[in-house]
Amino acid sequence: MKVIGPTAGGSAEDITARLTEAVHEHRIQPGMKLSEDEVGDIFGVSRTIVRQALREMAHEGLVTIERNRGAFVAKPSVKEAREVFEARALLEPQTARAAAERATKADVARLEDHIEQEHAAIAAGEAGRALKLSGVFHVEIARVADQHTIETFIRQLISRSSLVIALYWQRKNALCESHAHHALLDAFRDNDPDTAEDLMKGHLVDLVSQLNLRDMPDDPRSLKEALLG
Amino acid sequence: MKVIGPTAGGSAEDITARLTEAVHEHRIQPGMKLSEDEVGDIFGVSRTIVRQALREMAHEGLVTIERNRGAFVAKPSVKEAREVFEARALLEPQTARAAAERATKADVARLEDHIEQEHAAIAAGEAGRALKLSGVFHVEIARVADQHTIETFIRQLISRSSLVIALYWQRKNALCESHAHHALLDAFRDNDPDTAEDLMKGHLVDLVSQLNLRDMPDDPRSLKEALLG
DNA sequence: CAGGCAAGAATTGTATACGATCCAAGGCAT
DNA sequence: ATGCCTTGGATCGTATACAATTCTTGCCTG
Repeated sequence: MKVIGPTAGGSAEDITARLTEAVHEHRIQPGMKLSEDEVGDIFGVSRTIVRQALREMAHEGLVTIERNRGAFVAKPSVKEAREVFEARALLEPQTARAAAERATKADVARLEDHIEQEHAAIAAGEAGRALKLSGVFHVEIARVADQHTIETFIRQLISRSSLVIALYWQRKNALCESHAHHALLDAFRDNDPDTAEDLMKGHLVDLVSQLNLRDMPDDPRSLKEALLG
Repeated sequence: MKVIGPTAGGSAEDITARLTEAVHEHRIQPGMKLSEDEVGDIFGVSRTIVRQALREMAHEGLVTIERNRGAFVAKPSVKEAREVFEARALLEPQTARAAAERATKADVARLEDHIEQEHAAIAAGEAGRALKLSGVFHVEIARVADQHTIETFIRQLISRSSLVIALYWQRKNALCESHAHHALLDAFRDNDPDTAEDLMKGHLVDLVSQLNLRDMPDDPRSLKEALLG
């Protein structure tokens, strides 16, 4: 095995994590091809490992594998996008409620720190990193709620939300700084389940309202536009 | 590749499907080892394929992979069991509601046929098959609701419920014949969302109430009991 | 010059070989 | 006799080799 890659070594889970993080941070975009050889060379691992990672990501809906054609970063359709947020609407408010019931001071401190990092990223202009942290915040809530199964689902939905945002977000300029996370944090600190549930419900509605889910961005159109526009 | 296996050939997805079905029908039990060579020989495929299938099942929570030790059918803890049904409680009632809103005659007919098969299996004494069909019924509801993302989650939860039932079901003798599915079907036929939602909620409560989630069946304990009891 | 076709390159799918790890049985010392 | 160590077998983890498929590109024909 070559060790000359920029960052050598790693198990399939490592590769999955690093690719997933890249998707979360919008460093690799929907539709991009993930060649096995290329990814393998970059991370200094063999195709065996890469294939495991890609299959796992396919199972999470982050990657689409076409037989004999390869793996591509998934491009959720409008329907899929809606479904993702409908699923989140079913899971997350109740989870926030449970989290508010159980949140300890340590939990609140951890979430506080998280929001801190999020702000720092925004201040530093690292939009991708901020977006990723913003997503992880939702996963952390499920952790506070001590619901591992649901946490897994939410993690998956957050990942796919990242793709949806990459495709359908309306004004990329607008800093996604709603203080919704702050408000949620307060509800957790006060152990106020009702408020937490309501806030989360509203937060999700806000998110969806900032998406443009009317028409889907086709590839040929973007190519034409890129050459003619 | 040898073609002498009892049933030769098949992709990773095929193997996953067949192993999953075996779990659903309680033909293979929690804790059982799934040796790569053995499974490969049985289905007439190479270890490469089997490993793909096992990893996929691990990702769904049906199988636990211990490094350098192999794959075992998962044995959900009491906490996991609770979490599975809590997740179902979040997802399924709303999904049943949506299904009741959208159900067409064709949908109803399909579900009717399904229940028919379920009854036939019970009548034939094929408890495992009946149990599997009973689970698939819930997945079908998500399909009627046209919620593919949620359907995936429910499919996963149903699978794990199968393991939970194998471990924690109280009276194995009692035929699991509640006419809950019949009642649900009626609600779908009448396009009655409120009733469908309530019925599903109640159905899930009933299911949980038939589980014994107080103490977990440890291996050593059951061994002691087996020798001393 | 356009369109179809064919050969070659590149990429993926699968099987197998090899190394590493774990488990069990047997031998030796205490 | 018991406990520890060693040795052998079996199983898993990874890399690589080969086969199958797809895509590209250049050529030929109309």
